[in-house]
Amino acid sequence: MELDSIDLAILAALQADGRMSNSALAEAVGLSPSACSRRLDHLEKSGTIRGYHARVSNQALGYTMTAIVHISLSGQFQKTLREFEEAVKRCPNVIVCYLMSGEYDYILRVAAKDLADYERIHRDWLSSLPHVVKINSSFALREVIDRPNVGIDPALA
Amino acid sequence: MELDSIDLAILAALQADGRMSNSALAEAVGLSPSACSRRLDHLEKSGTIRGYHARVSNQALGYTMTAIVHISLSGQFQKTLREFEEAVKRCPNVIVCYLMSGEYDYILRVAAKDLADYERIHRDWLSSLPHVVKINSSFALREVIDRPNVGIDPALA
DNA sequence: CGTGAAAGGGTTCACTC
DNA sequence: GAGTGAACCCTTTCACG
Repeated sequence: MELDSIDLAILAALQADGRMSNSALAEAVGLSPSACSRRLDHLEKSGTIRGYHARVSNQALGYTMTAIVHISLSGQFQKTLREFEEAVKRCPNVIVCYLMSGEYDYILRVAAKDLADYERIHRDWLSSLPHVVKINSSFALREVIDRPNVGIDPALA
Repeated sequence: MELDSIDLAILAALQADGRMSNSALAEAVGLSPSACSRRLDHLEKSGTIRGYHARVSNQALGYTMTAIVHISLSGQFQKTLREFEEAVKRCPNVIVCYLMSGEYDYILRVAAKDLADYERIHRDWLSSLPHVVKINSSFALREVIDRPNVGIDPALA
C-alpha cells in the first residue's frame, strides 16, 4: 500500500499513543475527524496497522528474566523446520523467534520469572523441542532499548 | 503492585485489544464501568501498563530486513558501557538492545530496508559506535513468533 | 464495588465541494 | 478524497448506598 505523509503521521501518532481518539488524531494530523477515520480504516484493513496493544510491564507480572536462546537443528529440511516451529509456538514463554541465517538456525527471546523458572522452561520446552541438537542460552543483564516498533522518520511525516 | 485476577483479566484484554473502550473492558472482566476505570487508572499510574501502541507492519514501511547483531566492547567499565549505550540509542534502526552475560556484551535487533540500507547502518552506526571491538551480524530469514508481550496465564485471570 | 445521572465528547452517517 | 453538521452512542466522573 502507498503511504503519503498524512498516513505516516497517523501511524507515528498511534505508535506513540495507541489509545488516542479519532478526533484527537484528526487534529494532530490536520484532518477532519471523518477523513481521518476513513484513512485509519484503510490502514487497519490493509494490514499496515497490525493491531493495538497495551504494553504490560514484564516486571509487574513477575517476569524479571530475559534469556536469548540460540538453537541449532539436525538439518534444515522443510519438515524439520515445520515441526520445530509448531512446537515452539506452543511455549508461552517464547516471546520472539526468528529463523536465521548463519551459525544457528533459530534465535529466541524467552521470558522467565527467575532462574528456577528458566530451568523448567529449558527442560520442559526448549531441550525437548523436536530436532534440536544444540542450545545456547545467554541472559540479559539489562534492557537498554526496547521499542515497540521501528520508528517513523519525522522528516517524512 | 499486587495484581488480583481481575487486574490480570484487564491486562490480558488490553494486550489483545489496546483500543478497547472502558465500557467494553468492564463488560469483558465483569465489572461496572466506573470500577473498571478506577482499576485501569491504578494500573497505568503504577507503571504496570507502560503504554498503548499501534503495531505497524514493518513490511508496509519498507523495513523488510531484520538483523541480529552481537557486539563486544573493549572492556566492561561503567564509562565504556555508558558511552556505548548513549550512542546506540541514537540509532533509529536499533529496535532492541540488551546488555548480556556471556560471549558478547550486547545483542541488538536492527531493522533495515534492504541490504544496502543495512550496509549503511553497519558502516555509519554500528561499527562506529565507541569501544566496539567485535561485531557479528546475522539475518532473519523468517519471523516465526513476534508477540507484543509475555502472555498472561488464562488460568490466573 | 455498584448504581445512576449529568456533562462532555466521540463516532458515523449522508451530503456537498 | 476532504469538510460539515447532526444524530446517536459512549465515556468519564461524581455522590451515594
